[in-house]
This record gives sequence, C-alpha cells and structure tokens, in this order.
Amino acid sequence: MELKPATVSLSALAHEGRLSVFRMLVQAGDAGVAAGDIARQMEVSPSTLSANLNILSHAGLIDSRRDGRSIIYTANYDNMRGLLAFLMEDCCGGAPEICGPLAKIASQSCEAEGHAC
Amino acid sequence: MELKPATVSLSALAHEGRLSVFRMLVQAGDAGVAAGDIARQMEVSPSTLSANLNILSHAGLIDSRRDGRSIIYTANYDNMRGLLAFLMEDCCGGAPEICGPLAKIASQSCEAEGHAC
DNA sequence: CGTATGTTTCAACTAAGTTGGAAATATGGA
DNA sequence: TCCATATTTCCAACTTAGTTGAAACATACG
Repeated sequence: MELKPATVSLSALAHEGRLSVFRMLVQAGDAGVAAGDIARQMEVSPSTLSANLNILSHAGLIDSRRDGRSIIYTANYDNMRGLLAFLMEDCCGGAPEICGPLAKIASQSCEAEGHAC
Repeated sequence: MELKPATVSLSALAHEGRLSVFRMLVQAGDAGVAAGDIARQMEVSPSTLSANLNILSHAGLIDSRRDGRSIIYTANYDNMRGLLAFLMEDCCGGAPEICGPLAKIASQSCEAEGHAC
C-alpha cells in the first residue's frame, strides 16, 4: 500500500463511530450485519450511519451486498491486512525490535481463541 | 488500548504529512531527527511542522528532547506497538485467519533485515 | 396496485482541522 | 551583552469533516 490510500484508511478508522462499526463487522465475520441492525445497536441515526458506512466503504475497509430489503455490510479482511502490513513494514524497516512482540501478539491472540495460525 | 485513544492515534496518522514524518522518525530510530531537518526534508513551513509534531506528540506516537538549540524528535515504539496490537486483537477476535499472514509479514520483514525476532 | 420497511441522498448547518506569517521564547557563541 | 539560529505560539483565513431531518429510492408483501 502507498501513503495516500493508507491515510484514507486511517482517517476512515479515526472516528469512534466508524471504528466501532468496523470492529463489529470484523467480529461478525462473513455473515456481516445489516445496516439497520448496526444503527440500532449503536444508537445512531440511519443517515449518519449511512454516511459513515460510505466512508469505510470508499476506504476499502468494508463491502456490502443486498439481502432483500436489507443491506448487509462485511469487513474486507484483505484490505485490513494490507493496512496493518503497511504499518508493520514501516516499523520493522527502522526498528526491528518492534516486530517480534507484534508477531507474538498475533500468534497469542490466535492461540487464545483456540485457532491454529 | 481503548477506543478513544486509538482514534486519537489513528487520526494523528491519518494525514500525509504526519504519516511521512512518523515514518521518517521510525526509520531514524533512537537517534531521532531535529525539527529543522524534518522541515527541510519535507519542504514544509516550520510552523506547520510544529503543529503536526504537536499532534503526533499528544497522540503519544512521538517524543522529544532538547539538544542545544535543536529539538530532537523520536518515535515512541511502545505506543505504536500498542496501537497495532489493538488493531490486531480486534481482527483476530472475529477473524483468526488474518493473524497468520500478519505474523508472517512481521517475521519476514525482520528476517529480510537480518534481524532475529 | 398501495402501503410498510430499510436504506440512501440531499442540503444546510456546525464543528474541527490545516496553513503560513509575524511575534515570542530559548539557546549558543562572538 | 548582542546577535544569529532553532523552534514554538498566536492569529486569522481557509478548507474539510460530521450531523441532521426530510425527501427519495428500493424492495417486499397483502
């Protein structure tokens, strides 16, 4: 990833409401969550949510599909991975000591959930 | 890390100028870079740079110390690690498959530099 | 059809971020 | 002390982001 798209993604996540939505979608997995359900859980107006979903979507962090009357939003894991990788590459280039602990955190997080990574 | 400080850090990084400065400092390591040198390399006015360094500093992403007439800025690796860990924990909770590749990227990045992580 | 439900778009407003010049502060050296 | 250098603070203008309600659009169902 380059500098510009990285700032677009970072600024999409740099908002409490959007970061919360994004976390919700990441945790929801491929099943995703309908816009209306997100709005109810987050207690935010539909139009505000829609604007914020649009920002996350343009940043490539989430995708959407229609299911009947609802629109289901899902996290885009590939692009999220790209952003994290960009930040980590950055780090490791000049400061390798930061990589070890991060790799460990990633592994531990997975093991704690009982997953093989 | 909690939601609020995470958004503060993310929004500090969500700016091309600040992200560039931050990368420069991360790559400079503990030696850091003087404010004036940053301004010259980035071709930005001293007052603009100062404002942006202040934002990064308040977000906890960088530190500063005085050296003669210059003020040397350095990346704060602990807090950077905290932010990345926060984003990765997020990810791994609902989507463990993302952790593996990330851990691998971290390791590879270190190995490429010839470091033992 | 007509109506209810789910979501987005629009326009207006408010709040926040960004910038550079001038002045202020701090340090070092003649 | 006086001046040059390094950086920050203050300020005013500008730009961008965020929120809201009302209206529009899309789908489902009787």
